[in-house]
Amino acid sequence: MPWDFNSSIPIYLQIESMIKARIFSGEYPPGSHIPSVREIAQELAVNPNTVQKAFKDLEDSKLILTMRTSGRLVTEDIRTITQARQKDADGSVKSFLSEMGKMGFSPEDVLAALKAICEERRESGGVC
Amino acid sequence: MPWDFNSSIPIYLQIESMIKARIFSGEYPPGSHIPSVREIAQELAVNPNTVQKAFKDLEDSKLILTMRTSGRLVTEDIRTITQARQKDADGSVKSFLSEMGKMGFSPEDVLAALKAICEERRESGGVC
DNA sequence: TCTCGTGTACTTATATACTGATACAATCAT
DNA sequence: ATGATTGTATCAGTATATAAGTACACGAGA
Repeated sequence: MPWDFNSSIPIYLQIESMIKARIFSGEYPPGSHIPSVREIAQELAVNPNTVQKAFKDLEDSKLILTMRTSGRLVTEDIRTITQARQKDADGSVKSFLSEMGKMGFSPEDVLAALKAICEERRESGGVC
Repeated sequence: MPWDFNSSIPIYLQIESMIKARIFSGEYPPGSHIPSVREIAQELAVNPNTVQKAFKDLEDSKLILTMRTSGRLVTEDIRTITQARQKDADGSVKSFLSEMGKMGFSPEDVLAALKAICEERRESGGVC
């Protein structure tokens, strides 16, 4: 599968995002096998170590399990997945609100702006 | 004035944020003088070049004017300030929505979550 | 047992971001 | 004029992040 490599962002971070998105979306279901580092490395024309680095955080957050010699599995604990997703979301929201606050936008401003954008996108058929 | 230096973020970016916040907040009013690079550099115990780098983007966006030998001024054009602030806000909103989208959150989810957080913070007396 | 595929550790190369030291240029005010 | 103050340009050093090359360790399965 092709992947939009943004040269301004480290490859390993983009891979991490890709894997995480696939887990959250269910493309890699709980308990399923994840392709080996070498497989992914070849698919993306990248060094295995770079792929491995992408897995580091995912392991720390228990999203995936490493079986030393038989590859990696997505955790079977759905709660772990849900919580990780929620934690990421909370982080995004928090830093977003912080940024907006620094620019002097009130909570109401932010809410209103978001509503407007969502309306606008909905009209043009977007997902917001 | 003390400044919270976060060692994980380049100093010049933090200075840029500081200046911008002061402009947006009116602490540096339109048309007013901005302290010289050397003044700021001494105040923060930093090299003048580092301060100058902080001004680069602000100049590009016309927020400040450079008078080659008599220092820098905040633009008198309030519209420029307003628009810059709006542009920053739009950027934050856009990337925020993009991130949330990657995690599979619908527009409604985002709005609901924000509302909840705002309510919560308001109850505890925060600014959201 | 032996081979193959798995993750991992170690090392190195490279780029580039960050910061600073120093010297230069321009102009305002005295 | 002339000196002080402004921004700027150039160069260098340093640290860090990124990515890859290579070799090792372990265990499942034929």
